[in-house]
Amino acid sequence: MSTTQPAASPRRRAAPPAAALDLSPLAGHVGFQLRLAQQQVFDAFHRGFSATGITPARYAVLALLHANPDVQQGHLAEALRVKPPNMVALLAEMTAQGLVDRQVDAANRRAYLLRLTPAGRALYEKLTPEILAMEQQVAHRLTPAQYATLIRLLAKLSPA
Amino acid sequence: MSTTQPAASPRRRAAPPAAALDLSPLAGHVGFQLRLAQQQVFDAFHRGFSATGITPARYAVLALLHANPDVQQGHLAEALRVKPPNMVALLAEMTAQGLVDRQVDAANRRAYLLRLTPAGRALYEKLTPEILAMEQQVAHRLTPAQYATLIRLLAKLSPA
DNA sequence: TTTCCATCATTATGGAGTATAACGATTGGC
DNA sequence: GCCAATCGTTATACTCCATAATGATGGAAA
Repeated sequence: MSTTQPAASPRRRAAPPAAALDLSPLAGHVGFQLRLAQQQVFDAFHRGFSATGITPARYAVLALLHANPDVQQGHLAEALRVKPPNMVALLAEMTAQGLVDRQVDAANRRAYLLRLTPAGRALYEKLTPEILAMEQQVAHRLTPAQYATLIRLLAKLSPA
Repeated sequence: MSTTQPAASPRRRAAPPAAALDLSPLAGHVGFQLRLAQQQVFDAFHRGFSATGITPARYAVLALLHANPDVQQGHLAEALRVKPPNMVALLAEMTAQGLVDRQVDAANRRAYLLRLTPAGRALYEKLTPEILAMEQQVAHRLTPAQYATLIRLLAKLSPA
């Protein structure tokens, strides 16, 4: 006995195994699993794209404006489940970045119609494959079929 | 001859159909679906339990302390993916509520060992079936088998 | 036409969750 | 005894999400 262990670095005790605690009471709660999963995706997003100045919320704006040009600001906010005051700040940043163009709706001068600038469209088309690849990296333990199932089941939790 | 319509409230035009916009570019992104799903569960939690002073994070503490009595504060924080400074605030509230008991670890007087008080244990046992019922209400569009599949796939997104 | 209310966006503000840096107290190897 | 690592704490800041109040515009009714 008494074999001297490798002692990777001197003057430091062995890292305690930390005796992983029992997580089973939370394992069956969808709320807890959702929080952990979203933290994973969110962290990966920021690790990969913070240099571009793009956040998940801003990418969602790019995606919806790409598919829905000339949409009203309030309708976009409703679709993304963002309150109007927060949409104001989001769009102020994106117009300052030159990604989004706002113009008064001639038929209703209270409203703004939104569309992507050419720079916004180019950024969306450049980012989309990278973001999809990042998400599949986070889900690397799922088969493509399992990934599709996950997306489909998650969609059933949100209102139609 | 021009039958007067019900006109639920006078002086108000019909609610505009709002022309739902195309969400398909985001439908395949797991990050977006996770955000919407978590918002659903989080909102339901607060609607149902805000009166009890219990938040999702506090319930998670109750659950882990119930299954892991006398765990170190730092180990609990690590298991819940909460940073130590935030765990301090969380436990300060719960000890003030009389739900958690903290005592110095005699074998390591820097550390605190945590356990539920009888009131904490009683609250955990009372809340658990109510919270599980609330989560299944949020997931009412999923069969039990689909719900189990969702939990299992979500768990695969988080590190083991 | 004038009046009144609804709509749309904005400003101001606050709460909750999460992050880092710095600090005091304690521990244990040298 | 010295010194670095550990454990918890304080101070602080940033992001996300929410409500209330305001200004501008639109539209229907008096």
